[in-house]
Amino acid sequence: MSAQLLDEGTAALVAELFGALSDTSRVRIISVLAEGERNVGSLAEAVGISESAVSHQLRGLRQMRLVRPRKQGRQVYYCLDDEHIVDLFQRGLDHVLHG
Amino acid sequence: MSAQLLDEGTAALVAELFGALSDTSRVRIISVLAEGERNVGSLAEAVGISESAVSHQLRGLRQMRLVRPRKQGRQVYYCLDDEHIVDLFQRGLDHVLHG
DNA sequence: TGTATATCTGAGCATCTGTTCAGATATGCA
DNA sequence: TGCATATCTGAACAGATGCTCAGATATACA
Repeated sequence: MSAQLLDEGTAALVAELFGALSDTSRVRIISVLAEGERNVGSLAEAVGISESAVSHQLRGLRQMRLVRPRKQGRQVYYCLDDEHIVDLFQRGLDHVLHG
Repeated sequence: MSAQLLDEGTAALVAELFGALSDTSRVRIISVLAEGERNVGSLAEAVGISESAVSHQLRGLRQMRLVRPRKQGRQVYYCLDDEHIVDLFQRGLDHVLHG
């Protein structure tokens, strides 16, 4: 146990972290990446939104260092780059599914 | 391990859950409640926003059953009502503070 | 009863957010 | 080189979100 009133800055960082998982499209993107690497077009098709929308979302996740790009020819493959985010995602999913 | 592409509905629920922790004021409210029960006015003073703003936020958290109210006279004391949310919050905070 | 205090509520607002659209950039291949 | 494909980017727009404000409700107490 710890915590106490968080200062504005720390609270903002925590909020930003959870914000990464607070959108349906991003959650679906992350759920796919949890299985393994995927390129942008493949993500768009899986999630059912445009490649542009996926690209915009990936930029945000990239800037937070939650995903990492790997360029191969014309394609860019993304994978999850943060164990903790996977853990948070999994726990959130468990919470929704059971209990 | 598990996960795979989440369906729209499940992903929306996961997003909603994390959304509860995606705002600076709510994170600060939860950080205070993690220490124990507090009434609305006390929360407002601690977090530094109006009582009305706190009340609005608490309504959302209440509807998600993340906090629980206890009425005592004119005051309403709130406490966290979901172990998992405390766990998620704590893990998010750890992630921000170290690593 | 009447007044003060604690909380809640809905409307209005400014801001943030996610998407689309058009077009730029970069790579592969004929 | 030229063209097709994959991804990225910025502007614009619609919808969501968090706050304020005014006022409603509920309880305590003189």
